[in-house]
Amino acid sequence: MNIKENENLSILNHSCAHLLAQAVKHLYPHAKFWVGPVIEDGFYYDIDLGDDVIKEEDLERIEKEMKKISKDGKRIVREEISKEDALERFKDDQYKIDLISRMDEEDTVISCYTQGDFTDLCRGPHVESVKLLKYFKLTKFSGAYWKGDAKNKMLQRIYGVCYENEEDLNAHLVVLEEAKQRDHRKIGKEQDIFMTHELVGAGMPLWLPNGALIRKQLENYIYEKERNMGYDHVYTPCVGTVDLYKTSGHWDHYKENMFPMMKVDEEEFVLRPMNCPHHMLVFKNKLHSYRDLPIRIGEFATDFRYEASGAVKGLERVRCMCQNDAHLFVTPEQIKDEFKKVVSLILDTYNDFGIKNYKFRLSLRDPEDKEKYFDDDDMWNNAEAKLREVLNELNIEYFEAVGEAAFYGPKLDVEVKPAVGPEVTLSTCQLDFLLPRRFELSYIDNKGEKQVPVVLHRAIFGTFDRFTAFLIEETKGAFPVWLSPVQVNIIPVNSEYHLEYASKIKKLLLQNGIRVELDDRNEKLGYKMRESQTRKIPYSLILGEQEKENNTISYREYGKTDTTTLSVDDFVKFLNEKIQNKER
RNA sequence: GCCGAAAUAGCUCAAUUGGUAGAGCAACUGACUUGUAAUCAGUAGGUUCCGGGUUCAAGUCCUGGUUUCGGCACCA
Repeated sequence: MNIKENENLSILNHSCAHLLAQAVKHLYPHAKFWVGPVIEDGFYYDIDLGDDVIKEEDLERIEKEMKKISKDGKRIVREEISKEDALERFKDDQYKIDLISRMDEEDTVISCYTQGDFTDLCRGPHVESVKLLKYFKLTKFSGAYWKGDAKNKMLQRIYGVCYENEEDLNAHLVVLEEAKQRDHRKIGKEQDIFMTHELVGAGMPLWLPNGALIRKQLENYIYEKERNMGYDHVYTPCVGTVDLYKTSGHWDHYKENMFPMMKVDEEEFVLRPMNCPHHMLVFKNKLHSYRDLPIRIGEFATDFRYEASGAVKGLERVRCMCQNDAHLFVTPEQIKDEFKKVVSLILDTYNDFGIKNYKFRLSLRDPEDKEKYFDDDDMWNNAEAKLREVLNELNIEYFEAVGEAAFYGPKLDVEVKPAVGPEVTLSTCQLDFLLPRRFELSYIDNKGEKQVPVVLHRAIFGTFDRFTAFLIEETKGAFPVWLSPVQVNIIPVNSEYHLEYASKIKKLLLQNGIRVELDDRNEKLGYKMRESQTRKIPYSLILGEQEKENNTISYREYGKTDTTTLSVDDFVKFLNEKIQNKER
């Protein structure tokens, strides 16, 4: 349930934010309040506690105080005062003054809400009485920069949720708990997909054999798709000179987020944070005719970014990643067509993986931000208009985000929600008129004149790292058989008598390219079946006397309890079909 | 990077005011020879994240660092 979009719940949560503020005021009389908005998942309040900070125990104390106030049952009363009166009333509160003075000119009247001994500036509406705020919970707390700007003071933020009844509140808490269960960091550990080690460093995951198998499938999948769409793949080095990045412009924008420069003799190198410059030079290696375009250069490229220590997270946000990258060099006339092909590749891929919960985001520049975005209004307007046209022609639903563009151009991003934490970008397709100019790229047009190509940067999986993280959470670790590290687990009924037949079947499956294990330990069938299920192996094979005699196998699909018996040949056929069709 | 918290056996977690580091699972050995989610018994397993300090005594207190977690900021 999205609280923000449900009007009643939204009012309830907003009122609860005030209740929180009142309780905090009781316990911390010097507290000053910034804003307490409703969010998708409840509400929060940003509070200046001076030198005090919120700790775990404080949350309980505050919650207790809230319950007490709620029990007292004071009415919540709205009052409207003039801007002048408001400025006078809150004259000792810099935060309220800030809020009041930033209000629109037309807002001559300011509304306040009072509940007992507590008054807060607010548009409302609110519930009638604090008595109605009974089923709430404070969920987390943290520091938060005033006005979201890291240069400003850090305030204390407290998060909470409020519902109309206990069942809804509990249901919400269960949802949060379930989300934790499918966190890719938890499943990644349980299923030996990846590990980290403090000696390797933060944000540097090590892909274990199971993870490597999954990733290999992803690589094969997208490689084949790209080959079929006319991409050419290259390998380029993971380092570049500082001059390379000065040429592209990345050095000026991102040097703080690159691993520090390495000086060897008189040359300066960096670990590469992205591959665009290398691919520009690949294009430049040859003289191109307009007849050659589009030229599509792809690479599974390892990049290094010095992500902030507080930002690294599992496989989702790392300092060493592998992009499923490509740069498409096109004529201006080809932009729309190529862009459409990329979008359809994204849709096609998501369909194959059964990904449904995503949003397209059209990321635009912030025209005010002259520092980040290079100054060429015509180019930006043209580029942004092109992307809108494409999206409208494809009839694709999207939302626009100002200030999210790359410094060289606008982009279309695909946003997904991880089990825990804020939304992240998976796929991206970016339009770029700038880098080709900076690298002085050209092709010969039909009049024999040099023209500058346009570049589309695109990544379908984004990075293999993040896509795998997302896939783990989508599947809860129960991968479709074509991706599963182990596809078939053979369990002989008697690990002595049936071992020979089981080994024969294993060999046969191996010959058919099936990833198969044989559990020949001296354990009970039930024990092995339990493990097979907890490991979420797609097919568990039971081989005993009956199977041996009839040259059959009996399989149990993950998550089901029934068993199907097939001839060995039929099973191989059945399995290959599932794998071929990427059945889920 | 900022605010807060945490780190104990391969994994999940215990350990009173500072006073002998334990359990379950996994591993190993043996018995059992099993028809669909845990057979029984035994064995082994630890510089308590790393450094420094306080103390007769530190997993526990102080201090510096590393990593992880919840947020904020950042995200080419």
